[in-house]
Amino acid sequence: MALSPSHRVSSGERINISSEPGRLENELARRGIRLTRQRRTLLRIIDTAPEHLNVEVLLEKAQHADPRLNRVTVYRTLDLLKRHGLVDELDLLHLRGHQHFYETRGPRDHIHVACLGCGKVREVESELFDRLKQQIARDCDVEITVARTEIGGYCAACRRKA
Amino acid sequence: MALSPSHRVSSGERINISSEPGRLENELARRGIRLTRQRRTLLRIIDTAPEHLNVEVLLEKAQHADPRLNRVTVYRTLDLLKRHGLVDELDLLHLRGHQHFYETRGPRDHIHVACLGCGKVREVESELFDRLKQQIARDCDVEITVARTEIGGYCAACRRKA
DNA sequence: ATAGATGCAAATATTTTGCCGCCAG
DNA sequence: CTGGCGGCAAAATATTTGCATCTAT
Repeated sequence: MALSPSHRVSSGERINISSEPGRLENELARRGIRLTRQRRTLLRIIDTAPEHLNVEVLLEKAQHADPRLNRVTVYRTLDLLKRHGLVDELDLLHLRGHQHFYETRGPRDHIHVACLGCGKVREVESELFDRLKQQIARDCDVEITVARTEIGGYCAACRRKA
Repeated sequence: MALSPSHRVSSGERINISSEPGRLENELARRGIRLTRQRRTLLRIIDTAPEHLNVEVLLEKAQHADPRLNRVTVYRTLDLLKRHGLVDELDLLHLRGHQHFYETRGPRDHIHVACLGCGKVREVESELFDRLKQQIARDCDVEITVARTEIGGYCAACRRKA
């Protein structure tokens, strides 16, 4: 019952577990949602992102492929994905400003553990977390659709520096 | 090991557990931080708030007591309290827009359970949550300073309506 | 006396909206 | 063809900064 250290480690080294590339595109197609050139571009980037994306970075990457792609389209596409439960919106404890970060929603929730010193974000899965959600669903009589745990602290390296 | 349903239930009916009124003021005084008229006003409001406060509401309440008190002072004071670990900043899953909510940090972390239908927020403490934090601290070798769990779903009443 | 806080205005950052022409299906 | 979508500009919302003045200690 130990933590299963996730396949993903973040801030520059996230390995996206849930991505057969094209997963998001398939999901939307399956729901009969129109796939435009811009959406394909954004979906591909989100699906294969090696790190947590914010709007700024997502826009930059998208404009590499398609310079006319507008920031508003980024917001509208993220909103679409959120409404369909295909991406999660995180703030990662506001490590840098008040921007949000986005990641594809995988088959299993995970916890974000952020170092407030160096900004590294680790993702971990935990059986305890699953049990906690079950307990809350039962005791609060709530049908859970989203569960987010963000933990901040200082990693070993940053503790030594301080 | 059941959930201990918290003393606080939110959105209009939060009972603040950690408030001997004056707690925040004492904390700042103890740290040799200058107490201005404006700060006293804000601290009193935060310390005795029956619900989660956002900047807008906090400003309104403060201006009742002191009409010149500026919005910027609200931001600066909240920032001060955050830096000293005396309040927590929540987004409550962005129930209403992207604003943040603030609450005094009590002796024990709690989980926010929000109904995405009616917006009610319950606060619950859980031994499982405490264990989860310990597990992560150990397995990730991180010294935890802040831990936030926000859970969204639909309460029994809202499920019946749907 | 003086370091640090506030108020005010303006700048910045972030997100949303209106409208019109365009394109996927 | 046509309803939904994207681009552009502008608005709305949220937060931060510069600076002169004031105040807690």
